[in-house]
Amino acid sequence: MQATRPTMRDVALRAGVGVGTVSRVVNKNDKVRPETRARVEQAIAETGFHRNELARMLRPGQITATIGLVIDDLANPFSSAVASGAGRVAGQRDHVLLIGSTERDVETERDLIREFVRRQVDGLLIISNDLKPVDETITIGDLPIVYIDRAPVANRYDRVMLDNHTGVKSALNRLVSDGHRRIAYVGGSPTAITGATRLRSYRQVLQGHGLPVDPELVSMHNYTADDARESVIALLGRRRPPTAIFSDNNRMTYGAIQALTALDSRTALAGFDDIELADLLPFEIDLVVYSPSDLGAKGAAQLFRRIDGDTGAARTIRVPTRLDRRGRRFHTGA
Amino acid sequence: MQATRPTMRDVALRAGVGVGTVSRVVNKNDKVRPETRARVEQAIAETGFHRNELARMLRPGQITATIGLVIDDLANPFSSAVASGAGRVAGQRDHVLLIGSTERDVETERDLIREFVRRQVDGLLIISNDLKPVDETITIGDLPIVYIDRAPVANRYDRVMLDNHTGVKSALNRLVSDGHRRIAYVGGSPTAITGATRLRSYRQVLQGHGLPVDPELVSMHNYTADDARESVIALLGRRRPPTAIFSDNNRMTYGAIQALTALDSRTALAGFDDIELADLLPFEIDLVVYSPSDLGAKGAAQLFRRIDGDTGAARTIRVPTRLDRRGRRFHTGA
DNA sequence: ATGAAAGCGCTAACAA
DNA sequence: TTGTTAGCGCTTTCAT
Repeated sequence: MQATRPTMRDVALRAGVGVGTVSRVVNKNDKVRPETRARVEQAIAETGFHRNELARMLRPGQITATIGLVIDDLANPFSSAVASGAGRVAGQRDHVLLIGSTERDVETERDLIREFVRRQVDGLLIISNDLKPVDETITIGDLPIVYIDRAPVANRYDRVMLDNHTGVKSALNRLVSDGHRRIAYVGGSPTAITGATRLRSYRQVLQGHGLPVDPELVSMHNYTADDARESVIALLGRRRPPTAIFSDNNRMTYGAIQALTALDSRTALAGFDDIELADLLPFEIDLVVYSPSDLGAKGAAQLFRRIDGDTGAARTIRVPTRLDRRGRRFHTGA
Repeated sequence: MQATRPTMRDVALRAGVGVGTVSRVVNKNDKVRPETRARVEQAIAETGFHRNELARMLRPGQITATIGLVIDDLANPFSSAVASGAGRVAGQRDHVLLIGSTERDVETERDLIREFVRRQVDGLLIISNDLKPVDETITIGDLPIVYIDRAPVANRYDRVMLDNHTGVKSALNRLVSDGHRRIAYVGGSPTAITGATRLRSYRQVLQGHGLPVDPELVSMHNYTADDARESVIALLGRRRPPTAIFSDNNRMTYGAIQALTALDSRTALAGFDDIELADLLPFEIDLVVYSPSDLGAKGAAQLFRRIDGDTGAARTIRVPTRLDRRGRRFHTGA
């Protein structure tokens, strides 16, 4: 269906030179007589020649200038922000991004990684849902890999992680110092790496303050904002309701906001992740915010360090979080 | 820096067969004696062989199973939703997405397209900012291309477009039927294809209702939510302020919301694009909503039709919009 | 400065 | 059923 495109041979024939000369012209660097170069360039223009990168990449020692990015789902703003940061850094290095979505399925993730390896990517950036490190299931060789946001417990690769613990701690500290003693936790899957980490921090921080961890106040398995809304409504209906809520991520926070608004409740709220329009809320809210695109950018930067030959020990790079009080900004007159 | 990976030759040597047999095993389809196949598969496992896709793709008549996607910026939720839809469809066809961001720069866009052509993509999906059709600046041959969301005025390619006119019309009709006669327009760049289209519709619809188009009520060149906020504040400060505002896109809508909230104004608001948390607003708002991922999905679907050999006339595929009244949902008791 | 030719890893045609 | 081989388009010696 695709008419065969002109090759260097076609250009060479037309310009009356050898293919080697065409290659030299295309690659700018070499010494070619200006007059010859002009003839070749004209032939290129006339034929509409584009070098076949696949053929170039096939030659030994050539890079593909391609980074593979494995993410959950492009529709997820977190993932797409990571992709954006990674893409920016890759672009600066004249690399292109091959992106695949796993939909959180481990087999899909492995298939995607295999596919990218087969396509000879120069490096791999992975937001993984696999409990096993990639080199346990796939022969990776010495292909540089950087895990982003989460990573299997023991593995030999670099990782760029959010400072989850500090984030959870800062939010809970704020709630505690505001006088709260009964702080609920609203989360999703307890086996998801990030969720498990944050839940652990929640328990740890409460205990650090000498507060009991009441299982009644921990609501897990909320997978949508609607789930979270119902769970929060249920929590607030208890005999001894919480006076504050910590939500594990932005979906949970949305649900909690809906519940609080619907019930006209004054329960305090803090949550992980930023949310749009938070400033327009009629009550205050503490958010653990950070730059998701930094995760991608720092991941890509570290990947290029490896690609450039850095063989040092695996690094863990932290992306900081910040506690931000939001809401009521435009309600000061009310 | 990358140790050389095992090739089919290595596998063949180890299994004591010819490379042709290894190729047959890897490509499943052919007739290979089960015993031979087993030997080869073991050799593959032992060597950790991954077929080099670049070499495969180089053979004549082979596809690369790659779709190039050219977008503004992955950080933009609209773009990433388009990418998500396109990626889903591409995945169903076992194709992978090569994604590049133009940052709205025409030269970057052209460079990216050239790069994707060089990489032998099977098709190209473009959210373009170029006023010229791609085949006027780049030799494309018969590579299938589908424009998404916007397209140069005259070109020979398929396009998937939002029904902008109907969207603007539905919102303005609603405002007019609510009794509004002075409806302001808050927009961005008047030369951006989408913005120009919507502004034209605005004028057209007002005139259709026999309403004057007051230039005083048209505020262009707002590029951020902050710009829009200030512009709306200025608009409302006029001697004869508008009684309603139409905002060209989500950033403008955010700014307008901020302005309205800050001024505690009851000016009506309608806008293009959905926004998160709209239901939590203390006032009603009419939004022109649609599925951005549908743009990507339908674009990819049409692209595959072309890849599959459809040579019919260029099609314009419309993605519908819907007017949605939002806000106050959780304020019913107030 | 330039042409000729080898070879990258693979698939497919041909031979056996 | 299986091995051998030509050749995809390119880069890169090696001659000239």
